[in-house]
Amino acid sequence: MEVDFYQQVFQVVKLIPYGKVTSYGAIAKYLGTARASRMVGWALNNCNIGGDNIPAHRVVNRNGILSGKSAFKGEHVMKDLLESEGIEVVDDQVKDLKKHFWDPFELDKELQ
DNA sequence: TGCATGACCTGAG
DNA sequence: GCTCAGGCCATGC
Repeated sequence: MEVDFYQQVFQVVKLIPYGKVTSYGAIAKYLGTARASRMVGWALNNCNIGGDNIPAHRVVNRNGILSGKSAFKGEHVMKDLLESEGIEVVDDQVKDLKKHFWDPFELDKELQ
């Protein structure tokens, strides 16, 4: 197994702008493995445990739900981090997901 | 080697 | 418009 996949995931997550969030599917799609969106979650889970500075709190599922909050030290940590970035979180869910959503492909657009 | 599970997504009813 | 079931890939036992 190439760890490149994980590195790619970490890279994309690190590139998420301040105050923005994205979804596992978007990242998976960006990496060319749209059907392996579950692996993105695994990668983030491992990276979070690893202790790397990955803003995994900016990654939510399609509905904007903080499905990975349990991977953090505390239930409130993820919510706290998001709120500190100006993102409203209600009931473990990002409010106005459309407003704060960030697509990795936008990065390519900017680069091009 | 094989089965079961997971921070999900998409399509059909 | 919402709910249910299937599928995808990698990892662990």
